[in-house]
This record gives sequence, C-alpha cells and structure tokens, in this order.
Amino acid sequence: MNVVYLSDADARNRRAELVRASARLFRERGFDATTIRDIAQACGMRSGSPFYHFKSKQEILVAVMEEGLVAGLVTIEGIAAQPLAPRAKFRALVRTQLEFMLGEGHDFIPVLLYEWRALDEALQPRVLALKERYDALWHAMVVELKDAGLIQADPTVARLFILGSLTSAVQWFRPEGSISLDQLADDAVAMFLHSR
Amino acid sequence: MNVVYLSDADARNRRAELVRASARLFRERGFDATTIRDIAQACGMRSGSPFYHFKSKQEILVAVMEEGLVAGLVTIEGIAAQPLAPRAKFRALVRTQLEFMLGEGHDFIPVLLYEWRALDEALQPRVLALKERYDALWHAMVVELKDAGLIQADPTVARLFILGSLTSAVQWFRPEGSISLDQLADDAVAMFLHSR
DNA sequence: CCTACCGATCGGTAGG
DNA sequence: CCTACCGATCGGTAGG
Repeated sequence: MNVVYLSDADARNRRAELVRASARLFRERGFDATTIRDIAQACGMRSGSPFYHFKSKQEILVAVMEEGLVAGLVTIEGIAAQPLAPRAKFRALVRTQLEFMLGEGHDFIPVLLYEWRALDEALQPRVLALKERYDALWHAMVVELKDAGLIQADPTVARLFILGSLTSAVQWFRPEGSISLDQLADDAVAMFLHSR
Repeated sequence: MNVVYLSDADARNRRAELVRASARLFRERGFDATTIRDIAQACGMRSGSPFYHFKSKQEILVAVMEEGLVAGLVTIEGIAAQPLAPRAKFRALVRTQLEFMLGEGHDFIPVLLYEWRALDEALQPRVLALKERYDALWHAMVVELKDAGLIQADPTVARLFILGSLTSAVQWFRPEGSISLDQLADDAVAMFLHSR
C-alpha cells in the first residue's frame, strides 16, 4: 500500500511542479473552476496521480498559498530592514509588492488574495499567521510615513487602502501594456504620499 | 409545454426574489460554490423551479450584474451631475460608491466585481457597456480633480487605484465594526486628494 | 505514478 | 411551480 514509486528527489521535483502549475491555473481560472484533471494534465500526469503528492485539492491550495507567502515575505522583510528614508522605503516596498503580484511567474500572491474564501476554514490558520506578519510589516511602514507627515489618514485605513489599490492591479494590469511596474510604483508614491 | 403556472405579477415577484437571493449567495460563497439548489431553497422553491424564471445559472448571474449596475449607475450619475466643487463631488461619489458596495442589502456590485471571471464570455458584452459608463464617469471626476491640482498622478492609474482601494473594502469592511462609511469616505478624501 | 473505478453532486429537462 | 430524473463531471481511492 505504501510502496514507493518515485525517488525522494523525483517526488520533490514533481511536487514543486504541481504547486507551480496549480498556482497558475488557480490564478487564471479560480480554484473551483480548476479540476484535478487540469492540474495533472499540466504536469503530464494522469488524473489520479496528484494524490500521490497531496492528500486533497485543499492541500494543494494551502501549499500554493504558504509557499508563495513565505517567498514574498522573506523578500519584503529584507527591504523593510534596510536603512532607507520613509519615502524611499515605501517606494521600494511598493515596487516589490507589485513584482510579486504582477511579475512573470508570480501567481502565488494573487491566489492568496483571490481564493482565500475557497480555503477550508480548518486550514486558514496555517496561512493566517503568515498573513499577519505581512500586515504588521506594512502597518509599521504606514505609521512611519504618518510620523514623517507624509500620510494624513488613519493608519489602519491607509494601510488597507494602499494594499487594496495595489492588489486591484491584478485585475487590470497587463504586462504587454504601455505602463511598466516602475511607473506604477511611481504613481502609487505620488498618489499616497503627500508632500510636507 | 408552455403552460403558465404563475400570474405575470407573481412571476415578476418571484424572479426579483431569485435575483436578490442569488446576489447574496454569490457574494457570500462565490458563483461556483453556489448551487441552483441553494438558490431555490433560499426562496422556498424546489431545485428545478428557478429554471421556470431563468434559462440557466449564467442568466441569473447576468441578471444580478445588470440590475445592480443599472441601479448604482443611475444614482452615481445623479450625483456627478450636481453642481458641486471638485472636492465635495469626489467625497459624495466616494460615499455613494461605498454605500453600493458595503451597505445593507447591496450585494450586486460586489458580485460584479468579484465574479466577472465566472461570467461566460458570450454574456460579458451585455454588462461591459454599463461598466464603461461607470468608468467614464469616474474618469471625468479624476480629470476634474487633476485640473484642480488635487491629484498629481496619471489620471488613468489614479482612477484605477482609487476604485481599487474602495473595491478592496468589500474584503475587510465589517458593518458591525468601529468604523462608519462616513469615516471611510473622509479617509479616502484625505488619502487621495492633496491640498493645494 | 497508472488503471480503473466509485459515489456524490450538480446543472438542467420532460411532463404535468 | 413540482416531481422525478438524466448525463456529465469531479474529487478521491484501491490496487499494483
């Protein structure tokens, strides 16, 4: 029953491939509209084979969310730790956030943002802890901006509005369009930060 | 085959009831996760009965989107037509938009925003025309603000960021929480409009 | 990882 | 609008 059909290394590779393909499909079609058969086919497998690597479709979703969030968090926390002036740090954080939401091959964060509801409540705590680290980091950034007089609104609402507007770009940004991620970051800074 | 089981008036009422219940369910659970049986039950019908009023589940979705959009558009256009100063008009538009997204019983616009992908491509044009009127109105508002020196960023990006951040409130705003829609509107004005 | 399959669910329909 | 039902799809499993 518990016979091994793949070497450890092969199994790890195939698992990673499943997570990557699932992220892309979940992002493009949504979790509910993506079938296990779609995922298997995208990796050249038969329909039952993903279950060699994951207990359930929900476990695939949680893997997509966790792995994407961990990768993004490490990068973002690295930037937040740099000794930059508030305005420059904000610009750098925004630019990185945009990269993780809109850049080539970065399907994980959009899935996290748009498929949260599809995740079984029992599994949500596993992702929530990471999400909170994310929010805490941005909250500190916004408070720093407010102390510097660059933001006037309530910090919590400001944080939610800023992240919300960046998030919304997932819906309308087109990489082949005329606007670049750098321009987008500049516009965000111009919009959200007042001059003193 | 085409026998009539309800009077015209009854049929209209039941249809409206189906649209209202569907809007709420689509908003709460998503389109894919809502079954015809859920909708029927919410209206005290049996599972096959919604198809007396609608050809398909997709037709229910399009009805939800169209009816919500038409209602919102009429109200929003009324405000845009008022002779208000740019800052005051912006505040009024934001407040109304928040009402239609977050207010009691207003499930239509969130469904439009979050279930667009679930709508068959063949049906999208029916809703797109209304959406464009919406965007045009907001675009004119943003240009007016830019001319008045209250916004500095590119008008298209500014419009998308503003609507995106308001839209995001659907995900985190809780009516029973400590913040009111009026405060939210004030914070949006403080965030997005610079002083001259 | 594959083959073969099950059990449940779901959108939709025929007929009254 | 109800009853009774179909056909397809889908997540998941047994066994090798």
